[in-house]
Amino acid sequence: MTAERKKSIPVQVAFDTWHRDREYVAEFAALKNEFDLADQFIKARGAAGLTQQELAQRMKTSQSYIARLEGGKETPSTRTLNRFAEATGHRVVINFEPLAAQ
Amino acid sequence: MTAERKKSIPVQVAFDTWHRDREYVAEFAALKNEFDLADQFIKARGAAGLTQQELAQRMKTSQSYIARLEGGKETPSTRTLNRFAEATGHRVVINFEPLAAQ
DNA sequence: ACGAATTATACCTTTTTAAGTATAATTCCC
DNA sequence: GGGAATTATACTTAAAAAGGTATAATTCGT
Repeated sequence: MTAERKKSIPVQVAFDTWHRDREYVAEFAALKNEFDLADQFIKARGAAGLTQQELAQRMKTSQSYIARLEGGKETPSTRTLNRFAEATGHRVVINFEPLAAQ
Repeated sequence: MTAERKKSIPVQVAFDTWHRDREYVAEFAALKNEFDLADQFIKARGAAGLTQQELAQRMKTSQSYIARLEGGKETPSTRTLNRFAEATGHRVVINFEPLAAQ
């Protein structure tokens, strides 16, 4: 805490910050997928009823890495996806869906 | 389904032949609850009608790396999955499916 | 409001993935 | 069979993912 007053952050600024951090860091094409994947991580851990710390131990990694996965700040390997799934009682399903009818 | 080939396009013939063998093995993979990502790669490239070399150029990687992906010798990152999908006109869908009944 | 638990960031090191290159093996077509 | 195109392996280097640790920020219960 500084001597100067702590100005409350306007909603617009907060949104801009979040927006930039969550969406603009990644290349646009990969954006949606990473965003969706983060949701998958959060849902899977929620379904398992585990804290990040507990899950990290099961996966033999750190709590900080779980946080980064759920925050959409990582592009994990399929090996990591499988470890995550196993630790939360799930299985990974990956599909390539056609963008347009052939 | 009698999907007849109009022309003997090399890659398509190779795909068909290879896939017939894969179908034979696919049941075992399914029984083992084993997701065969290599099969997804083969199908996606086959659908796009590209050689490994052509696909490699689109993905800005090497033909040898494509071969290794299709041979199940790599554990690619989600970034690579997305690049592969984009180059073959697909989108990646990743899901965590519960193992136990709800 | 307080402290405890949980989650998010930052930074650096280690390990793994991906690129680069050459070449072997296979397949296709004549 | 032979040559060209396509696909598979091997090996080294570069880039990115994952681990390790500390700590800041947030959430939650009391």
